[in-house]
Amino acid sequence: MTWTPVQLSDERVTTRMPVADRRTQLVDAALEVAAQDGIAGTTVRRVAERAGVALGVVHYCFADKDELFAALAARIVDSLAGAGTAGLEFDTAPDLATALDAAVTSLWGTIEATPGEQLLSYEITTHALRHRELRSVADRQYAVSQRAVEQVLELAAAVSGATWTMPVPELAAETLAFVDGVTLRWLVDGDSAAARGRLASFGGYLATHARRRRGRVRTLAR
Amino acid sequence: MTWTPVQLSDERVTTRMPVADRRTQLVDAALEVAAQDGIAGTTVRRVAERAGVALGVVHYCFADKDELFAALAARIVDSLAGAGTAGLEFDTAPDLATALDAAVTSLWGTIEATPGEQLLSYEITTHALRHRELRSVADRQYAVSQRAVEQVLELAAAVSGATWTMPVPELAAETLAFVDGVTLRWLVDGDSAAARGRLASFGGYLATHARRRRGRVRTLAR
DNA sequence: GTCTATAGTTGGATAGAC
DNA sequence: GTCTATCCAACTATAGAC
Repeated sequence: MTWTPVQLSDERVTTRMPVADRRTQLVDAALEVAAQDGIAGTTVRRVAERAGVALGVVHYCFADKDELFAALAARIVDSLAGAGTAGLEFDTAPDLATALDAAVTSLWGTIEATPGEQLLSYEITTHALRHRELRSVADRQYAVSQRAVEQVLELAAAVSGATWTMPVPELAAETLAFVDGVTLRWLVDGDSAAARGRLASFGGYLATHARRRRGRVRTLAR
Repeated sequence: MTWTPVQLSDERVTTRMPVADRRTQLVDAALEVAAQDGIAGTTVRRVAERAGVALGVVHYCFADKDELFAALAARIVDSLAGAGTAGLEFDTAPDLATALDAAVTSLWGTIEATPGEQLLSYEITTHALRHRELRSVADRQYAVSQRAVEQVLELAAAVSGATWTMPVPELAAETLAFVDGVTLRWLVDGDSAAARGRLASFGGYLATHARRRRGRVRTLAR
């Protein structure tokens, strides 16, 4: 799918390339640099270096640094959305608590495996908040995450024969806020057990806003 | 308390000043710049400009930019602690829900009035996470906030004749996470009503981890 | 001890070569 | 249409003046 550059014996890839392919290659490189060194460390120069191209090539593909950043932000949001809906492999569960626990385990696994990306995600948000022209980036970030959490909540209820007694969007918003806060603190203190415990505890809260549905548990076809 | 510089007819303040006073003046200026333009926009130059001193003066007072940032971070944490414990003016309440509601109202008032500082706080955290030498800054940030939330929870229980049925530190950690997440989202969508509602909803969750204490409600002497 | 003038480094952008 | 060589601005840091 993605165009793979020909790595020559030397560091520099000398191949000429259509601009669209270059763009995705550069965003790939930008993502690597950003996850490792943060937004502040993501300079046009370092992205060019990482991609193995000359500095000016980046400016040929993107009007300016802001445009590169916007593309990077879009990429991150998309990959976040992918990670969110993935790992919902179950299609039945004895009760809501079990379903929520499975969802939490899956979610936390993803988070714990990608601290750099998580941190980067917060940086993208704050960066977008400081630059008016990137306002839509932060909006989209939350829109995508919100939708993902809603889907998880709906699925968890469906496979465990429960219904939510509070509007799912509001429930999802609160869940998202809690997960965000727990993740940020985990990035600081590194206490995975505590984070996991907090998420489980919040699952208990969610359960207080659900009740068992009448009739047999419905199995979802995927 | 704080030394007040003599503003001359020209922009520049030409007064000589002991280095300790200069330091606090410069941190004041740095805080203003940072709350307005963010960490990335807080350059040594802009701080010097804002303070009305020459560029080199900053480097005379602080070994390098990192030292200035560390001082700035310390200042923010301290002011956070002050804002946290302030606004706990009540010393009795009919029940826990009322006490928590008062605390939430006070807290949210502070947050809503200082969006720049809130955003800056997140930036400080992520910045500290990217620079090993600032690790203690993020730690202290959470230590102070954690303690403040614990005090609020303890006070709310005390004045309303309730006891917590879960360890207060853990309860405080979950509260802090939730508030952090709600605040960050509010910075993005600006929906104060939604944020306020979410905090109130979380108050309901907290109440499920408390029970009424035997005996009459104790009134705290301050 | 306090501040000014200046050096040196890094990074974003562009004119023009191929 | 794609890339290279170069320019210019902004920033941090320091040597030395007062």
